[in-house]
Amino acid sequence: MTQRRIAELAGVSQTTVSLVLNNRVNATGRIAKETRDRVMEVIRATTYVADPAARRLAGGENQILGVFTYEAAFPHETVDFYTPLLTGIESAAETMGCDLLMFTSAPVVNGRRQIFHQNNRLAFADGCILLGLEMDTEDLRRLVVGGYSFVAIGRRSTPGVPYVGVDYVSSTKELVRRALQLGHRRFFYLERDSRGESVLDRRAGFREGVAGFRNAQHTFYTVSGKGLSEAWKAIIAFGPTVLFLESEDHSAALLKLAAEAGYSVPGDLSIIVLGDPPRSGTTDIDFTRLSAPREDLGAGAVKLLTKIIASKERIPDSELRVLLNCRFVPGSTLAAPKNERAAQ
Amino acid sequence: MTQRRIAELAGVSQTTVSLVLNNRVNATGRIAKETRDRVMEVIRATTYVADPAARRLAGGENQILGVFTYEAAFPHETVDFYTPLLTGIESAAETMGCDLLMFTSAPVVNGRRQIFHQNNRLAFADGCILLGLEMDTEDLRRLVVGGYSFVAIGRRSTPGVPYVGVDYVSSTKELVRRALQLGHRRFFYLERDSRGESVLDRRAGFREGVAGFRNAQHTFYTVSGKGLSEAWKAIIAFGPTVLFLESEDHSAALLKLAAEAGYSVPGDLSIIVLGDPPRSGTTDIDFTRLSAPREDLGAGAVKLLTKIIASKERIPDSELRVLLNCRFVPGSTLAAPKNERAAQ
DNA sequence: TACCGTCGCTAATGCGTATTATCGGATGGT
DNA sequence: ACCATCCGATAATACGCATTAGCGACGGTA
Repeated sequence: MTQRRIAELAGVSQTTVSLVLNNRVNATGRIAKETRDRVMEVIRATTYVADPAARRLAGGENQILGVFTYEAAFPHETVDFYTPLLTGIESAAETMGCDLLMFTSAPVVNGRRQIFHQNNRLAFADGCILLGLEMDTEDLRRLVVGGYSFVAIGRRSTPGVPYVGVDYVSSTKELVRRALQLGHRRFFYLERDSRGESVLDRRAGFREGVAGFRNAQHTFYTVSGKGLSEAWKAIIAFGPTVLFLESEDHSAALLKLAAEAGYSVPGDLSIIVLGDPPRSGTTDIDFTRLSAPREDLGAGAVKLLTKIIASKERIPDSELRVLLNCRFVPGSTLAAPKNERAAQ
Repeated sequence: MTQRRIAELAGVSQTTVSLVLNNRVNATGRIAKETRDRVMEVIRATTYVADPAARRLAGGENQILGVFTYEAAFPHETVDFYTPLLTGIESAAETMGCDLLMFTSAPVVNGRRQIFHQNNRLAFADGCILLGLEMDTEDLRRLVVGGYSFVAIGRRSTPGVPYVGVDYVSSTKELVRRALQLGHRRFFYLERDSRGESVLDRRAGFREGVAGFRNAQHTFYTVSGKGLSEAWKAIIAFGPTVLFLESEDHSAALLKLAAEAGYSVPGDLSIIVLGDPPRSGTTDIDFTRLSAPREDLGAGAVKLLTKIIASKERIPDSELRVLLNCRFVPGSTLAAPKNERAAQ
């Protein structure tokens, strides 16, 4: 069933059918209400739907948003990271009347999917949302110079990349301030083995937080591989009153190590997690932590992307770079350090 | 960047570029290796990718599989149902080199998405996978008569509908046999308020299981709305030794009701759940239950769909209707009834 | 030399839609 | 009576690709 067939049935030209379908009422291409109704009636009767491929080829938008994830989106290991984002994306896409094209066909190299490959279907979508803890800078650059409409989730320092991210700098800084106010003076910051923007932001916020407090000591330690017991040794050696964990993955294991070593939390040691626990509700301990508004991130990315697609003129950089506030979860693993409590 | 541009750069015709790209080596359309290499070199240098819309319009497949869910796929309430299915679908799609088009734009009527609507993008995909506990028979029929390639997940009794489902009949029957062997003679079957194929199959299996055992009593009871306490009264009145729950949603609540009434499980009452618990690992009780192989279902649907798309001649009905075996989880809520234990 | 088959490639065409240019007729003003 | 507008609709075209028919060159055979 094509427009031509509809046209035959209604006794008009294919052009007229197209004009009716798209509600074109310009000076060029005016259709009498009578004719319009007749065509619409035929369309209803035949349940005709325009071929999206042809529509796309002829230059129209097609209300399809691409979604690219650097890893598989649904498996259990990553479900807690991707699912809330996808929930937000799906919800917003539904509101905007968009379908979602998930680029699952991307070949996997070194455990990561490759955006650009033979027969990639990027051009099918009006634009694309990129998800992943870390992204390939080269990919981003190529998308930018290609003039492709896209939005990254998470802050990206690559020039010209539109994104919706989380303001980890302010949030982390604020957490450090709280710890300082409670009396903490020895800070241990445990880094995950990554140099993605989101962790760099946490580190920057941490530095800003402790800056200027001469009597506060702090140290950084990077977890490489799975040597968490090594990390614990370093922690004991430093003797902090509060522990900042960059990776939520370390939280449960470290809590166990602390318990084995006879440390109570937060009695002997406060723990602050700069991210969400792997499965909310699974761990028994309610960590004091930051919680990224993931559904809002996903929905925000869709809104930004559709704005980019719709607007023909350039959008000012300030609007292309969105930072959302992080939620703070009070939890139960942050308290005043022991000497402070004794003093009280 | 189009094939025409590539052709200019390589000093050949657009036809040649197309032939090279698609590796056509028929009698008509033979390209010298030398020419082929030259074209390939230009393609590599320009990172050209064929426009999928044009390719589709020209009659080719485009390696895109549609995914339709009757409800939003990602929200928390349904995540445990859809996510494993999507995991399987994604994994299989990745293997087959297919992208997934999620039809999120479908308008929602009465809480359910409508497949057919103005500007639906069904035709974009080579075929489509349908997900949902219950499906609209009219939709299915329309897809069948339209000659559209699709696969439903879950058994469907509508004629001509290809599906990958679960053999709930055999599995449920087998569970009844186990209960009988343990000595159970009074069966209470709690129905959810649904007449979908999958619950009908469970009921059929249950009936088959108890059939022929004259000394075994059983009764059915349908939970309407949220009257679970009413259901519990009915259960007490009947005095069963074993309870079959059609809906996993009732399991935790019923366990609580039983505890409040002083019944121990499985001491005074065995409970068998004919489905997966809402969140594996969340509930403390490990129910004796059936577990649908959801990832296999998803992957199986993708495989069947790609087979349907690829094959030009009709596929025999037997291959279009696939039933997978259900996993049995022993759990800890099924034991011999009290009188039997006393006798032992 | 005439004929035929094969090789290597290209011109032409169609897919279904959106858009532009154009066209015949009606209407109105001078 | 004539020109200018406006109205309602259509023919023609482009989008980028895949496919079919066919063309010129070349070599072998009769």
